[in-house]
Amino acid sequence: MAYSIGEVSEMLSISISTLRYYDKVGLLPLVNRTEGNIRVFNQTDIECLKMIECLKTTGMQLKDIKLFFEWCEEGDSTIEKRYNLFIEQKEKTEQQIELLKNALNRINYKCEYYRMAKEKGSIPDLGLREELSMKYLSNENIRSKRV
Amino acid sequence: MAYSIGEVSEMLSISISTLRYYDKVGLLPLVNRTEGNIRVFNQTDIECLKMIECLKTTGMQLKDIKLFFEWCEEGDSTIEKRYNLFIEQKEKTEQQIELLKNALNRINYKCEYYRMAKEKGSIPDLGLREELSMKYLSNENIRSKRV
DNA sequence: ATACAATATAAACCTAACTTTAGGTCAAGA
DNA sequence: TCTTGACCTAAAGTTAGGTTTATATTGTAT
Repeated sequence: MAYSIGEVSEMLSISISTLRYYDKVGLLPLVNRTEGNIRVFNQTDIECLKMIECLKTTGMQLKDIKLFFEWCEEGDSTIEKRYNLFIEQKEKTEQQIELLKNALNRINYKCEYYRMAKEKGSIPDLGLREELSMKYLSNENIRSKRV
Repeated sequence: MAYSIGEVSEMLSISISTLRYYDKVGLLPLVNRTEGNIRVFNQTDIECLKMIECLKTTGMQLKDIKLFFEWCEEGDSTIEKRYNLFIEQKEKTEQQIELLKNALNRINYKCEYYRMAKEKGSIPDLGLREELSMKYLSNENIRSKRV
């Protein structure tokens, strides 16, 4: 299958200018062109783009993604490097998920905090420190206030 | 408790210049100063910074974090806004965790792929498309290759 | 008293990852 | 043929979130 840049943009929700930018910086070295110089994307290019999206999600920089693709083209001598890259990225991603889960806990706490405040129509007057900290809802504080 | 900017930087692993930058853009409106104009951080400032770190982790921009702090100071009239903010951020964060988990799946796949390649000393010659896609390891392909 | 480490400011600089702009080319339907 | 929408490039501009630099002041140990 062959796709125009506009079709790829639609399919993967990546803007046309971003696709051209990726091509320019060398992230899509395999993209074919028509005689009239129009880009023609094939399934391999699509897979490249999906991999770029995947690695970008985990925080990898474009220059490092490019390096990985270069390693792929260098052949078997870079297998170890590629293995290490993914092991490292796996650990980073797991850490990132943990960070996000912790943040989500705090955010859930605030959701509950403000849900209660909405019900009562006011924030308990304990000052900004208490409002920002996680102390308020979690201990006997809340029970005594509820009376 | 009172802390110098250097102590806070150590405690929270935020660089001194970043702390000054946060202060400059109005994220720390409550920081006291000595007579000699030296910043003195208290527990409330620390809680602010922890909240900034939390929200930043979930991808919120500094200008929106600032807005939230301004709402806090405006009082009860902004409770609903603050509630909605956190509900929205909760959803965004949950989506982000899902994205990361999907990416982690792909990455785990590549770890296994390259672990096997390391063992054999070579990448099966199926071309870049197969190497990048998730097809290779997951189906009977691998069983037939293993024989 | 003096030296030196920590702090202060303002302003310039930096980086990644795009996006926009300007000026052109290509391709398909009427 | 003409028009129109999709495509092309190069180069400049943008944005967020800092960092660096230059210069000055503060505060503490000897």
